[in-house]
Amino acid sequence: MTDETAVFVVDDDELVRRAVTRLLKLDGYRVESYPSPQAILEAGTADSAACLVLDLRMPGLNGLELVEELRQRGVSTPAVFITGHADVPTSVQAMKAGAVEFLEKPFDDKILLKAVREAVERDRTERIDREGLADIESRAKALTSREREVMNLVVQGLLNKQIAGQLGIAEKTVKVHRGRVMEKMEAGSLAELVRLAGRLGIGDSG
Amino acid sequence: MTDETAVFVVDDDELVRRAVTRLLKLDGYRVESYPSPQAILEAGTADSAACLVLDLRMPGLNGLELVEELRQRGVSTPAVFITGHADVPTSVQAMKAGAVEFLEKPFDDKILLKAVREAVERDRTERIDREGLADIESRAKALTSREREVMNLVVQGLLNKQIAGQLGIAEKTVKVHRGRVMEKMEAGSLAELVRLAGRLGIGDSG
DNA sequence: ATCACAATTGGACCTTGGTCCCATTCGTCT
DNA sequence: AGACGAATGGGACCAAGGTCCAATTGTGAT
Repeated sequence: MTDETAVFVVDDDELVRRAVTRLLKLDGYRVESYPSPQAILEAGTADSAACLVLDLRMPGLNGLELVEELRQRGVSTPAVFITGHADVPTSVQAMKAGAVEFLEKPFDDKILLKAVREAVERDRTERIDREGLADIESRAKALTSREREVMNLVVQGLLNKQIAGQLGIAEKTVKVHRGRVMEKMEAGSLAELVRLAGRLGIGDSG
Repeated sequence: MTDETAVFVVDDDELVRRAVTRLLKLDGYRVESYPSPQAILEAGTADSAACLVLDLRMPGLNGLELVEELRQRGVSTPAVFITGHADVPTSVQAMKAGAVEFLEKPFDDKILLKAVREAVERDRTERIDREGLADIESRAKALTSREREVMNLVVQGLLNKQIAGQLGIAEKTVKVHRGRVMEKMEAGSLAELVRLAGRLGIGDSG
């Protein structure tokens, strides 16, 4: 399972990088290590990582800021922090920001591995989720504005007749739009369309 | 808004209890304070709280264990921890367990208030969510097993005809069950039924 | 044994949804 | 000008959903 899973390590301490790299490779991960936040940002491949292992205290950006910067760039990979000089407020802040684990050096190998496994699993789930959503969104993009309008009303449970009244058009026309919505959204049934729309945030209000 | 919102404070240090109580009352909360985990557990009113403010280190159960015990009893109120003797692993553990905030003594009044407000808001949201779900579940409880079966297939997008085939009964019978499902679930449309079922964890697999 | 409820179905009928073919009217893009 | 997508619908039809009245059968509870 952990076959080609990539873990990116960022730490300015070469000894730590080597130790962590070796440990993770033994567990079957593909590891890339960077000596600084700048290095990984320049590489620009962070979104291929399934997990980040970050030193908190680094020159330039600290680990938290690096995660924030990656988020800005659309990379939302789960992170595990390791640090030698931690205090409570910092650890709390990191956990609030969504860190999977926050470890103090020296850390127990087993605990790091467990944290990485959890982060990788979280990444896998989120990735599947995002891909599914992106897929649905790309289909929705193909809808004309009128079709979108009709879809919204359909998934709110209105009858074609009511939709027609609300839009000031003939019921016949609603049927045409509705048919195209089903086709473009690749929905095999109204139930499926409702779920698709739900993931787009449509219809679950009120 | 913070009118009759209840905050429960548990701390074995009377001075802290008094200070926190006074601070929160000034902000408009109804405050109940307890000198020990046992005291609040015996009172058995914890689920009326919108927020917990807990000392981490207390005789008997510590704050984390108290939260866990309350969870076991079905009380899932958001908690804010305050403590004088914190270490990083403990704070991380608390945050992982879902703590809203983890503060070290002496704490800044403004920060505590902010944390309490956030916890109260989280409680409000979760409460609304739970109530909505409980409502739906109570309706679903009124379904006969056959009706439940039919509902599952309906929200999966199957036609009455297909449902009939799968259950080995007449399409006519499916219609009857289906009608009763709509009635008992108080669904005004198929779209609504799909959403109700979705909240019950039905149909959104695959 | 009797009652209430669940499950089942028939028949009749009406409403909705969905699809085909075809046609018109606007804008936009080439 | 001509092509094209989008929006709009008429007519015809068929499939699917929904409802009313009525009836049978089985099962558990009183």
